Order: sequence, then structure tokens, then C-alpha cells
Amino acid sequence: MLSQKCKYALQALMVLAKENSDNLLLVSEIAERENLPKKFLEAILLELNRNGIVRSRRGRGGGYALAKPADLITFGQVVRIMDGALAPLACVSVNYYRRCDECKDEQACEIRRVMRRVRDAIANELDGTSLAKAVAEGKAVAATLAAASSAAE
Amino acid sequence: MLSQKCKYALQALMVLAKENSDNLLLVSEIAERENLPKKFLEAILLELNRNGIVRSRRGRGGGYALAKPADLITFGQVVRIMDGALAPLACVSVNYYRRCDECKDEQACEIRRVMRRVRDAIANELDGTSLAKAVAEGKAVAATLAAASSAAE
DNA sequence: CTATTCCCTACGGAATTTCTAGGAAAAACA
DNA sequence: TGTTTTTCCTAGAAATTCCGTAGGGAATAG
Ligand code: FES
Ligand code: FES
Repeated sequence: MLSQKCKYALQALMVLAKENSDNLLLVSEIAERENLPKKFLEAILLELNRNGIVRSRRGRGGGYALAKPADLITFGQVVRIMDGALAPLACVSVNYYRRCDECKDEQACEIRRVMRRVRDAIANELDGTSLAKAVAEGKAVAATLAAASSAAE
Repeated sequence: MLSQKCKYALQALMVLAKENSDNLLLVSEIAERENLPKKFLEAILLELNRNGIVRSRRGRGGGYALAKPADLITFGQVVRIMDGALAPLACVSVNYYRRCDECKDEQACEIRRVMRRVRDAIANELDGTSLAKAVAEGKAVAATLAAASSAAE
């Protein structure tokens, strides 16, 4: 399960992704729109900033925007920054690998083989989905929903 | 990430799955073989027992065995018992659904749509893999490894 | 030089996780 | 019957992680 922190990060990033990228948004604006605890969100955006996902400017007229085009930011990147490994077990993580203390022979471990496939499935989805793609999907679904409801009148 | 508890459960179940199913194994035997904390494992097997995954007998000659054939016990079942939802967010869980407080419109939520696919990918792997399948895979890999190493001589 | 806004550290409380202790209940055996 | 073995059950200790908040410093604009 993703942490709240990670979910909030994704919510904030989706807001920024829908915005014009040279239009800065205030932390308080994002927090209000998405109904998130402001101080916590501040810390989250700071961390995203340090990791090159968003950029910021301080002072009057300051705020946050994406640091790069929305199609270059994937859900996988964000989750890794916020929560660490995508993998269900550290021993199958690519980016955050750690050996299993209990298992004597990693190569023979059947559980590991199963979890490796799970990891790949997760990584496949999350690394294959950018913010831009999620926005586009959302628009497409909204459009078909609107069409269906107007056809029903 | 799976909890230790869940990992230990899977390790114990793999041991039982490799054993003849009417041969009872002691908790202490399993704990020693897999290098697991005994008392903790005891609690885990108890929970698996309550959920119909293993069966037990007390007293001398007692112990644990699988409650049903190894091809009817899936990794998905075990993980759900031990850790709850497979899904990365409660709002996309099938068996442990909970609404997201922050998101106003669930149907419009883009994050939800992405995470729904992730959930399906995870569930697909975990529900599609039984203990029996994992054992069989392990044997197959061991056999090809042995063949390769003997061919290299 | 004042107001705004992000930056940074530290910390508090709650929840969760990872076990362990200690004994009751069942079953086998002598 | 009584002794031993083994699971069953409750309670809780210790450590860690999670979810935020407080309070002030640093940059920026006007
Ligand atoms: S090596 Fe990680 S589960 Fe066995
Ligand atoms: S509804 Fe669950 S993330 Fe939006």
C-alpha cells in the first residue's frame, strides 16, 4: 500500500500537470483544491523539488510548477522517491535491493521468483504511465461519459 | 512491501507444500529449517489455521500440514490474510475497499484509474500462482541449472 | 524595508510491526 | 491417572514508521 505522503504527492503533481507549466501555483492553492494538509504538502513538494520533479520560486508571485514536461514524469519515479522500492520484497527490488536474511540461497528461493514477477508487473504499469498519460486518459473518459449522458437525454 | 509476517507465512507454507500432506511438521521444525523466530511463527500458523489454510493437531505427534492441496492455495489468499489488501490504494481494492477521503469524485480520479491497473496486475500474478506452481517452478529451474553445470564439465 | 512565499530542522503523537512471555487446553503415552 | 508434548490464546514490550505541525530562516517582489 502506498503511503498518504505518496498519494498526496501524486495528487499535487496531477494538479500541476493540468496547469500551464510556466504558471506557478501556491502550496496553499494546491492544498485547498485537493483538500490536503498544507504543512505536510509543503514538505512533500520540497522533497519533489530536491529530486528534480518540480521547480519553485520564492516570494511574491512564487509557487510550484513541474520541472519538466508531464510526459517525462512517471508514476514510478514519484513512488520511488516517496515510498522507496516498488517491489513487494526488498530482495527483488532493482533500485533498492537488499538481501533476505532468512533465505539461504537466493537463486533457489521460490518465493523470490514469484515476487520478481509481481515486481515486474508493478514496475511495468507505474513506469509506463506518465502524468501526461494519466491526464489524457482522464479527459478521454470524461468525454465518453459526457457523450453517453447526452445521448441518454 | 509485504510485512515480515507475510513473508514468514509464505516460507512456512512452502515448506509444508513440499512435504507429504499427511505428515505433520512441528512449529519448531519449520522455524529451524527456515531460520524463523519460533514464537512469531507460532502466531502466524495459528492465523493460517483459523483461515483454513493449514490444519493442526496438538500434543505428542502433533504439528501442522496444509489444510488442502497445494494447488488450491494461492499466494494471493495468503497475502490477503496476512497483510490485507493487495491494492496500492484502498480505493481500488476489491476485497478491502475503502473510499478516499480527499478525492471528491472517485470516477473522475485519474490516480485511481492508474492504480486500478496496478492492482489488477498484482492480483493477476498472486492469484494466478499456487504453492504447487511455485514448487514446480523451483524444481524446473533447479533441474535446468543442474543440467547446465554438468554440461559445462 | 515590508510582505510574501518557499526552505529547513526538529519534534510529537499515533499507529503499526515485530516479536516474546506465560500459561491454558488438548492429545498421546506410560 | 498423571506426565509430556504440542498447539492455542491473550496480553503486551520494544522498536519503527507514519502523519503531520511548529517555528523560524532565506529568498524574492514591489
Ligand atoms: S530470497 Fe528473498 S524471499 Fe527468499
Ligand atoms: S479516489 Fe482514491 S486516489 Fe482518487
